[in-house]
Amino acid sequence: MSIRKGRSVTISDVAEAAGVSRAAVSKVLRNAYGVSPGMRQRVESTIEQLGYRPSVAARALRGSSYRLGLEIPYTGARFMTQIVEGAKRAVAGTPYQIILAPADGPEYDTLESLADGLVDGIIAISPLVDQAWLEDLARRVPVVMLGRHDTPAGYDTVTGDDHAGARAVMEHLLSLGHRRIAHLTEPENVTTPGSGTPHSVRLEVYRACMAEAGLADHIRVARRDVSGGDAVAAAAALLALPEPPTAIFAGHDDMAVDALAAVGRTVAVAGYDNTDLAAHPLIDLTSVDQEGVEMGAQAATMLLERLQGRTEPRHHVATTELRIRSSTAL
Amino acid sequence: MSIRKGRSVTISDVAEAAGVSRAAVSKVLRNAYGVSPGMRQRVESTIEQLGYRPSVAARALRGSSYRLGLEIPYTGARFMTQIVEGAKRAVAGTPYQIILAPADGPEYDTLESLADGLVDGIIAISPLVDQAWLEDLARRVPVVMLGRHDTPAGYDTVTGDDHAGARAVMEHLLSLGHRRIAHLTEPENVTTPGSGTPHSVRLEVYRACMAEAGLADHIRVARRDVSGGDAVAAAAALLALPEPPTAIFAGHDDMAVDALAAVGRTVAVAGYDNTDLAAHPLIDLTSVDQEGVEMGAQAATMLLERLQGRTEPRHHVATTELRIRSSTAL
DNA sequence: CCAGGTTTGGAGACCGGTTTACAGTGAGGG
DNA sequence: CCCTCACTGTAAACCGGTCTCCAAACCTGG
Repeated sequence: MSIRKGRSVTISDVAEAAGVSRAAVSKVLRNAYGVSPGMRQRVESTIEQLGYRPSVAARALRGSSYRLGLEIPYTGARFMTQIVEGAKRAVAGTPYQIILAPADGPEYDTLESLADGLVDGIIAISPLVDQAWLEDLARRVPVVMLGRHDTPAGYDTVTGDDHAGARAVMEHLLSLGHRRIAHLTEPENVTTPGSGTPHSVRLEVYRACMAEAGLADHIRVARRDVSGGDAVAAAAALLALPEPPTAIFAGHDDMAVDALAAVGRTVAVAGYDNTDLAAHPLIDLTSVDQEGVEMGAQAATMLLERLQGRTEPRHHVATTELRIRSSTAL
Repeated sequence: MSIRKGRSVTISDVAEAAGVSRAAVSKVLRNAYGVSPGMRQRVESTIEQLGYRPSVAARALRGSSYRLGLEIPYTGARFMTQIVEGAKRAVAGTPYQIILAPADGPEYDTLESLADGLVDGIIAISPLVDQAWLEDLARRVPVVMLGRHDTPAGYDTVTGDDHAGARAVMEHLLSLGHRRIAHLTEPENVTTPGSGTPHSVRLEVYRACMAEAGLADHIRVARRDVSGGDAVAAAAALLALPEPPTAIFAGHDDMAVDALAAVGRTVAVAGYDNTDLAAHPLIDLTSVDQEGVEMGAQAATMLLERLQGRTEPRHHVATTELRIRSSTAL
């Protein structure tokens, strides 16, 4: 509607056009106290007429940017679409928006750069960063971490019940009569015992279940390639063993799908996360659902609570449910 | 390294600690002219010591935020991972970073909100927004549009050769002897003839190829559900026709995968975009590769050029190549 | 030794909002 | 009729940077 020719409309333009002060316009914008209905009316129509939109940068400098940052560990991680979906749903109807930050390198950098005044709060999946470092970060900007099994004081966490989920997979495979069950997981640094990452827990549960079943000798752990990110080769290597496994428990669906690419329907394969792909008839992957959408929504909601003043930490654990499909029915 | 207890370190803190002016620190930060080696050294070590990081908000207000915004039409669009990958690659080594903005509602809103001073440039897939509106937007912030077949003066475009790509699919299917070939595409509003959207072009080419082959009577167009976003039902409906198609040309891989879910291996299915999923042995989908990674990289590079002063528009067309797989080999 | 040019560093305006402190105004109570 | 107080709206500081002068110091050659 406006006839701007390059520069955009500022709050001063609106104030001038409406014949009021900048402060008045700001009050109207923020629904702040001390505005008469008459002025509100006048200012709002002026805003409409001029097509004014407040600058996020200027707002962020003093108040808030009304943006929540969501860190994405790697492009193409399918589990993230559930998280994003949930987060979007949770902020719908609020003035907040979700922006996504792909981690192009070390997670520290991505988180720092999000914290550099760009967003009012951060949701992140960063199992590897140091807890003390995160507590420090959380002192500057509210933080919700996904999938961390620590219980920090400074930030909130949303986690799946990895113990129950992994155990459900193992019990399912064992009940089917499998004895040579292998585990396909992330590189070493993500599964350090006791580190509290989801994959370290799933690995421990795998080991424990095998031992409990008297199958300690059959424990086989294969790992995704560090650089490429592909688990196909690792799965293929399992098949080449003298006594190849009859079932593979993959740490998440992306690796499970890679495993299917390598072993086809010759070996039972189970995944984790119940991504949309798992339900596809041609994939039809047994997988653990951990309410990804709900987790995303919870995380965003917690962030909003923090922004409204909550200071005591909250820690939410999502329940898991095993979805049995044909990939384990051989 | 620093012992901050809430507020973060500002440029004033650095200036004071180093015993220089704020302007001096700013110069060092931006590698600006007029800094002696001695001062640079002193300031840099102070920055290091204090763990100072410039506020993006403050920077954006005056200069640039060093962030490029990438609009994502809908969460889970697999083609986007290629675009993001390419864009990330293109900005690697520059001070710029990519942030992703999921379009939670109308694309106008998402684009506006990106333009609200958050980013220095915008990459977007928004086939539906008005060209004049985009030209206006581009007057305020550099814009690169993906997949638009218009030739605007104000913004750059990166497009695939949809004519060649769609024709390659049709020739392939026809050469296999298929006569009842259906087209599975997006809802009406995205395929308006002459609108220049990729899907309108693919649809037109489909129609033209069918007519050329004397198969005008066999033209069948099915459309994805507007709300749900699922193409499974639409594909299933095709199978229920009195004379069901023997081949389906889907507008993109996501719909092709949906089609496979509905029709299994009973009908030949071809897709578009050659997403990572298409190459999976269990999917093994014939698809058109249009150099998605390259497109993303081109788009980001163009944006960087704009930020360095280029004003004349550029329009890049990616070449396409048909990847034939077993989904069309029945 | 001096005029003129080149570095070097700083003062201060500025970006576009938010927020605090305060002045003016009108109504209600004693 | 005066005083108090709630209500409106404004002036101005502020957020944390960038950028445009400008002054001082430092050559350099004649």
